[in-house]
Amino acid sequence: MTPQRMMIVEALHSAEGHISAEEIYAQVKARYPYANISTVYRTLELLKELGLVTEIALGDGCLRFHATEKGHHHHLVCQRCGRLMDLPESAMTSLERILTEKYQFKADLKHMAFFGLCPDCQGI
Amino acid sequence: MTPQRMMIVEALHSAEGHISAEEIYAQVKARYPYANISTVYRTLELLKELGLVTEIALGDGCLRFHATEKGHHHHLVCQRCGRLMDLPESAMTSLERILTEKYQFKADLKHMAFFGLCPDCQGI
DNA sequence: ATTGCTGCAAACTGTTTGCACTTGA
DNA sequence: TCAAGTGCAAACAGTTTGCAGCAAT
Repeated sequence: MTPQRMMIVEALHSAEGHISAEEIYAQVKARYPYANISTVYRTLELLKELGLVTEIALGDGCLRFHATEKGHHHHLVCQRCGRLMDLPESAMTSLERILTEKYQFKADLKHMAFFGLCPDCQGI
Repeated sequence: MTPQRMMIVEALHSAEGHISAEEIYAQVKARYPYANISTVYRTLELLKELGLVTEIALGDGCLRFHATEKGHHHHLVCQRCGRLMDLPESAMTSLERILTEKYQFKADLKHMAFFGLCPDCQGI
């Protein structure tokens, strides 16, 4: 556990929501200008393997990361206004059951994003 | 409707399943060597806007495309062996209802991919 | 001494863009 | 004569890799 890694982990925890590699890099670099983005990527890779972070694509062209221990949840992404809504894990249990029972597929539904229209944008 | 566009549309239809831009390009180029990949991307962009193709990320690092009129369905992607299973639209109706009723979110569930373990890989 | 981590630069992949040229209305 | 579509090359973003130096076992 080097100082760089510590700063990366802190960035992951300080962010409410999801943070991109670039954003982590910016935060770390603000404190330690020599920091390098490849270290960020390498550390994220490591944390992923250890199961300490999950990654998700929220449709903005880059992967975003989230500390596992901050809890699982899913996302509703509004394709019109960009609003991000949270969806508790419980909303997925019925789908999970269907996949298991009817398709014998053990889905990894830790961190999903669904795209569509939020309540405010449906009328427009 | 130029010959290039025609070949791109044909490639989309000839592919069972989902085809990437590179794969379309390869097919078109085999018939017409001057073809260019930017034309492929521009045509796909156009077809997307017209609602004639949908795109999906199947986790292999590139977007894949699918002719809308070939029907909607979803995918189960095995993270271990790579197997791709199809999931009929009907499997998603319960989730769709939950999102609508409890979250007032109108999800665009045209073309989803779920990652996990296929029946064969669960025991391992 | 060896192993692992870092910084740096350079590569890579998938995708997009600017531009000049052609075509067909 | 004008708008749209193409090929080409170059740019771009996000990510990965090779390598040399450094740090801590």
